[in-house]
Amino acid sequence: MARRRGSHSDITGPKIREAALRLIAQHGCAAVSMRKIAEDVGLQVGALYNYTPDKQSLLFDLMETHMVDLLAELGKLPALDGPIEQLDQFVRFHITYHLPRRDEVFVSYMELRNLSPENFERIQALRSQYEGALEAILEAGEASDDFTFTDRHITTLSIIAQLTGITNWYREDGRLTIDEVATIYCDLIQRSVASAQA
Amino acid sequence: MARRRGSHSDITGPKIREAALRLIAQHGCAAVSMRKIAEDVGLQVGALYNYTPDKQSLLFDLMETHMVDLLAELGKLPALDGPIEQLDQFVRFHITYHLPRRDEVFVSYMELRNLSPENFERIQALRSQYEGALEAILEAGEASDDFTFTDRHITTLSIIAQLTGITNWYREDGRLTIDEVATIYCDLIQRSVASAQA
DNA sequence: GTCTATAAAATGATAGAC
DNA sequence: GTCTATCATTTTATAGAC
Repeated sequence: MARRRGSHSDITGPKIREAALRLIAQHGCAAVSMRKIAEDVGLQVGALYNYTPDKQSLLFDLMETHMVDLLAELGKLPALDGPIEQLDQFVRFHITYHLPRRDEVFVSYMELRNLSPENFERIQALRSQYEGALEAILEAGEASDDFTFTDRHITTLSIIAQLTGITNWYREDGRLTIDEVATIYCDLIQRSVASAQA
Repeated sequence: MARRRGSHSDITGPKIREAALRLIAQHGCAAVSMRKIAEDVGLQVGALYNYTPDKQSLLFDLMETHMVDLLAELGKLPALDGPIEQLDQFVRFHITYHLPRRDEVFVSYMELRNLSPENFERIQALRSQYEGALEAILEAGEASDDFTFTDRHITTLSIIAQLTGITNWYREDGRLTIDEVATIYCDLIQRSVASAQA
């Protein structure tokens, strides 16, 4: 087997993170050894420790990157006027961003319990930021009488769970495109919060 | 340390399953060793193998028991006439059954990937049965013009995800009782499927 | 039914050669 | 930056005494 020597840190780093993400999403963090990750990349175990101080940091890096990227993309959305349009935009954004990133979603939701307390808090803070964006839309809609609900915060969490659950069943080769799924959920969610029509 | 000797299989069995359920829910299956489970119960490792042939069977047993119990309880619900009442009943049942069983829910949703293919199929079959119960209600509501939606099956999965997500944030000592949560979700979900009023 | 002891393999992480 | 080699633990599971 040919061995590559020399400096590869700019390409090896991402390859390690990709492999770790895929393997951890598939089997769970504790079930994936550093050896398996190294083998998947084509390295020996020891080499991994040039890229991460330990396994915990690698896991945290994956989750933090996902949340930071998510928030960055959310921030790039054009500002819309009405809460109804904003809600549609958020729902479509959530679905189109998450569905092609199933591994990231799996890891970010299932491996929270394997984070150290400090790392857990940092991820939770990012997650709260994201939830806050949706909650602000619901609040605006409440103020404008477009939306009505019993409890704004719970409605926020309910919608996020509803949307994130899609990653558990959606298949790229299934009968629906991502856009079609988004349309279905826009309808479901708009109806669940819409004020009664006069 | 005092040692108990003799036959305890009728009490030790459940204790092992309880400990395994709690520890696996907390840390994930691969992160919990048979030693930790034994220690939690107050046994030595070897003794566990009187109750389960291996770790995989123990995990499967926990998940299968949860699903079978869930379906049994669902089957005990009184038959109601209208789809609207049936939907309320299902939503309330799901919430009141699942919220006091967070560990079972966690394990049943997060450890699917650690099951062998055959065991996975058996759990999926039970889960489909449960989803089918909700889908039948939605179908009845469609037929009676009480409900309207773009896609019945996706609406089913969406509602289940929405409901199951509650276990991720609900706290017994929080500001809402289980009944209050159920009422909020009945409202959200009924509105999301209700046909437009004449 | 539980214990002790052990086998055989795998694990996270480090040291030092190249 | 990667390799080889190694350490100290821990792992699942089994065997046999009591």
